[in-house]
Amino acid sequence: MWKPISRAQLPADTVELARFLIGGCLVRNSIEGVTTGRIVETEAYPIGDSASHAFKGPVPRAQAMFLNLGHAYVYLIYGSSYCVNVVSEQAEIGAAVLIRALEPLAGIEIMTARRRGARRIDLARGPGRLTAAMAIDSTFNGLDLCAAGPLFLSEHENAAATVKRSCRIGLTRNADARLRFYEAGSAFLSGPKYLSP
DNA sequence: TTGGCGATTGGCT
DNA sequence: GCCAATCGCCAAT
Repeated sequence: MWKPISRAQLPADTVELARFLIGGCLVRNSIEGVTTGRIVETEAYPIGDSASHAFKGPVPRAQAMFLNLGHAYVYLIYGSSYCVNVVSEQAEIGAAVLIRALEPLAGIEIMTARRRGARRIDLARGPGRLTAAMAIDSTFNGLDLCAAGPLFLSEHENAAATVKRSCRIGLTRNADARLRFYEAGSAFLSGPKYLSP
């Protein structure tokens, strides 16, 4: 029913991949059932970006960023929230795209239970919220997202009509770079409204 | 060993 | 809109 995307379809460039992923689909196959979401917001962390965890080289935490295109980089932030990224360059380079928000599609009830009854609009609006809704944690770090398994990217079902860009959210270093991408008009975006006109 | 800080969230004003 | 919670990581001691 849901088919993993082939690696050859993914642009091997961080900024291009961040734009490409808008409108794509993330699929989570768990013991509780299948949950899926349409990607509506991403951020690029390209080569040489001082805000990237890969900026200082392959330190232990960021090692998964140095895997090949299409693998997962998952880390814990602020002690409580996981963030999931798609590795965006060839092996040993070190760059990724953060998935910041999903439009919930299948398995709404499962996601609602995981998110303690949050409204549908808030289920996967924000990087930590979407990992909670999809039950993604550090055990997924390094997983190939282009292969059938518990978590993968699938073919686009509804292409985004209009993709816009803004500066990224929550950063101190390199905070002015306009490396956030979002689907214009989506009701499922995170961050302050003025960043999503 | 220790202290400060983070690609955030949720609750309260 | 503001702010505390929370804990792994890393740089400095």
